[in-house]
Amino acid sequence: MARPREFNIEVVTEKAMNAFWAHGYNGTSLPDLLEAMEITRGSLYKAFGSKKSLFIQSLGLYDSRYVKPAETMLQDASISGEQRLEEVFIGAVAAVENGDRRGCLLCNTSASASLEDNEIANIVGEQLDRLTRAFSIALDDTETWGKRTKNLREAEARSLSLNYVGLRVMARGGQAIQDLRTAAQQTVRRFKGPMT
Amino acid sequence: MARPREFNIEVVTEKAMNAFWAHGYNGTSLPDLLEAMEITRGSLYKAFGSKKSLFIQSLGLYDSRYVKPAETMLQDASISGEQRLEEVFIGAVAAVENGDRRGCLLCNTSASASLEDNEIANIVGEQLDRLTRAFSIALDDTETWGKRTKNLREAEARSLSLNYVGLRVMARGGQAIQDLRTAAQQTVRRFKGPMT
DNA sequence: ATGTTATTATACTAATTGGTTCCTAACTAA
DNA sequence: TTAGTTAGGAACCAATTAGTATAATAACAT
Repeated sequence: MARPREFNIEVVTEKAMNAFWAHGYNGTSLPDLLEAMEITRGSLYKAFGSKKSLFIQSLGLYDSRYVKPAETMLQDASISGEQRLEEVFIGAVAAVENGDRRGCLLCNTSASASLEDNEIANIVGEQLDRLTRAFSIALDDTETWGKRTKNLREAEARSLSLNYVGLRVMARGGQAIQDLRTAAQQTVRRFKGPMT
Repeated sequence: MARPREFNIEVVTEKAMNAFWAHGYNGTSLPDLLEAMEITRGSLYKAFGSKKSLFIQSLGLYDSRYVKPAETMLQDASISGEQRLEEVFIGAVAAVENGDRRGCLLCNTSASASLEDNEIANIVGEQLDRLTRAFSIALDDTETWGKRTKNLREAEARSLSLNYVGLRVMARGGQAIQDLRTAAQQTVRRFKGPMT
């Protein structure tokens, strides 16, 4: 019973996610959100409760749209570990080539003031942790890192996460595309070529 | 003639810088600034003109307090290139060990909405570029990278910048100290040990 | 002493913030 | 058809935003 919602929750959440992605939590006002989502105040508050709750749901959508697929890909045994890892870093550069200078919502949030909220900090931290674990699994399937101790591999996985975050923040920061590509290739070289 | 300023411009700018560092540009309101700087509205606007102008001056102070000293250190020929580089990454971890989870003002700003302002973006970009150049100079004085082509060295310098940004963003993001140290050591290993 | 300027504190914008309320329209189930 | 429920939209809210203007006072050079 009752009148059905005229908008699709996921569709408008995606629009909110994109707005937060571009301008951050503090930088996206309620009118900004309403315009982006093409719904009215009343509908937003009825459906999402608050701006913060909408942001948290946006982070959840980002997870299922970007983080989880990346995790899955990094664990896909049908291609080599090297290739899986390379795809992540080349993909980040490709986003910039396609004109997307927003970086990564998680990385941006990690550097933002909204991280002072514990609930948000935990969500971001958890997603980044999962990414690190996926990096470790992919490393396990590489020639050079698969043979090493688990400790060393996890250390390198953390380093890869750090490289990923750095790459995406610098992409947002306006670095020249060829410089980003150069830096990404430098990261890739660490697991593709012979290594220490 | 005229009554002299009762506060020291640099002292209050530093207090503003610390506030911006902790909470970002959007996350630091004027009352926040007034409380941190311990001056009144009138004094702030007389001395700095606007919030944005105060932020830009804060970025300038950050430059002279943190970026330029790091550049100088990275070019100090009296110690080995390896040691200079190591100091930068170990130093970033040391900040966290001392309880400073604010990350790096430049890195935070790079990931923030305030970067949509071109003036701010240019300042941040310029400071990060100088850091990259300093990394390149230090690399020139290392065993493994000194012998290589300038192109390769500059590529690695960009990679080091990226590692630095990533490290500091992840520090802000609440990563465990030992994980940050592990990741930093992984970066250091690339120029300290034998390398590809 | 005089003129100048900086200080403080307070009051004031005008716009924007996130959030609520309320009425009406639209839908569903009985 | 009607009763119950919910969406939508607009008006409204109090608080906060950055920034301006005010006053009286205080410190300096001349």
